[in-house]
Amino acid sequence: MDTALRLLNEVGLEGLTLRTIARELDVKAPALYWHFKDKQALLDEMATEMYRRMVAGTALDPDDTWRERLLKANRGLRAALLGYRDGARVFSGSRFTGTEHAEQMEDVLRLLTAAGLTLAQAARATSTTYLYTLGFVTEEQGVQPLPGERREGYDMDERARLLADFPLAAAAGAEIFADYDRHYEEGLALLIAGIGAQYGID
Amino acid sequence: MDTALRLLNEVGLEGLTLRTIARELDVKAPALYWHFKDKQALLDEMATEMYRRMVAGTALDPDDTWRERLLKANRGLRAALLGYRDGARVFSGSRFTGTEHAEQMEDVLRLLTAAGLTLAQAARATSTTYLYTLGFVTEEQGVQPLPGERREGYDMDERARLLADFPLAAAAGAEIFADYDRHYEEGLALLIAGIGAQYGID
DNA sequence: AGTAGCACTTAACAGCGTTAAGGAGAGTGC
DNA sequence: GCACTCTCCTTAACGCTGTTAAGTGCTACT
Repeated sequence: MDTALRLLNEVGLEGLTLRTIARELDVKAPALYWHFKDKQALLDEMATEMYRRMVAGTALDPDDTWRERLLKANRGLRAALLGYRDGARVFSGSRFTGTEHAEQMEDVLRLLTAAGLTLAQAARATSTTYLYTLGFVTEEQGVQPLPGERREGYDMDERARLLADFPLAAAAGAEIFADYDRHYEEGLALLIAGIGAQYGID
Repeated sequence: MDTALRLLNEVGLEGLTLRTIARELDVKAPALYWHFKDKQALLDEMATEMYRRMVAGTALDPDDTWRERLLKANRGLRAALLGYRDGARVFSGSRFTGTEHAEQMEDVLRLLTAAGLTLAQAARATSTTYLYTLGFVTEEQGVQPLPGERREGYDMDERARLLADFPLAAAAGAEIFADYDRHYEEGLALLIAGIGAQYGID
């Protein structure tokens, strides 16, 4: 897992072949089949390990308000996904192998229901923020594989030229394809404001 | 494009090989390279065509309120993505080839700014709802490739057994992995409520 | 009649995930 | 001390993938 995750950051999801991983481990590719049923099982395990490291790296306070908790949990998730090239795609294409993820979820749901939400509302709130975060980072990593790098084909000047006939869309694009940190926060704030308003809690 | 999109629904993104498409067209695989630079260019064109059909299939009223417009546009997007197996993954892994998509975007932005939002706010509102919808459908299609079908490995009974120690998470899961239509609407409503509240418009 | 360009074929390449068969080495039971 | 079992790996191969190179008819124009 350690080798696979390190390699993921170097070569990306597309370059992450069984032969590459095996070579890094001084082993031949079929040897991996002793440890994993197939490549998907390996990716599942990678996603689970990413999640484990995320939980370990996110400090959660039991006295968080529901707003604080949703903010922290989702920021933590985004940070974890951004820590790996194609992190969001690996994540959303895989399933967790254990039940550890349920632990944090249980905790969040307990906190949200204690704050006055019904279970259904709490589930909707966590799920919606989760899906937003995942969608956001997926797009973000499509443009910016690792913080600092930029994928080719996203030339903003050319985009501006092409969209000359659509001034609002052109200006909005400049807005959208830059400063991801701030824009993520704004979107998340919208969602949390919506939860408060719609479910009548603060 | 027509053949490729039809085939996508039959065999899924994984089964959509150049040889399959070529066979369906009574042609050999390398012939496709006369028309497309590479497979990604073909996928980009497929995504663009999906978008075109979406626009054609979504009735937009110029007198929509901003809430109606955001609802319609995102429902239309979800419906379009659900119309193709792995639609969301094709979509988020590709880039539009033309500038047609800017037209609808321009329209939405004009409507939102006319309703009292700044351009930055309008961009944030559209982008956040878009990313939510994309994230939602990506997960939805991971469980349910086409409406009616269900991917294997999502046995709710077994899930309930595994999560016996986490009653809230178990109950929330039953909530989350079913009735996608309703849950999508609820999440979208949360977001739109948040936009109204945060930006002080109705 | 000759030339240019279009749309295609055949052949091949390296690389992919995966399977089958077998082998070295440690540990256990008699 | 020998046989057996289990673990972890290797070698060889399979069918498949996207992609390139080279060549082949066909149409249209000069």
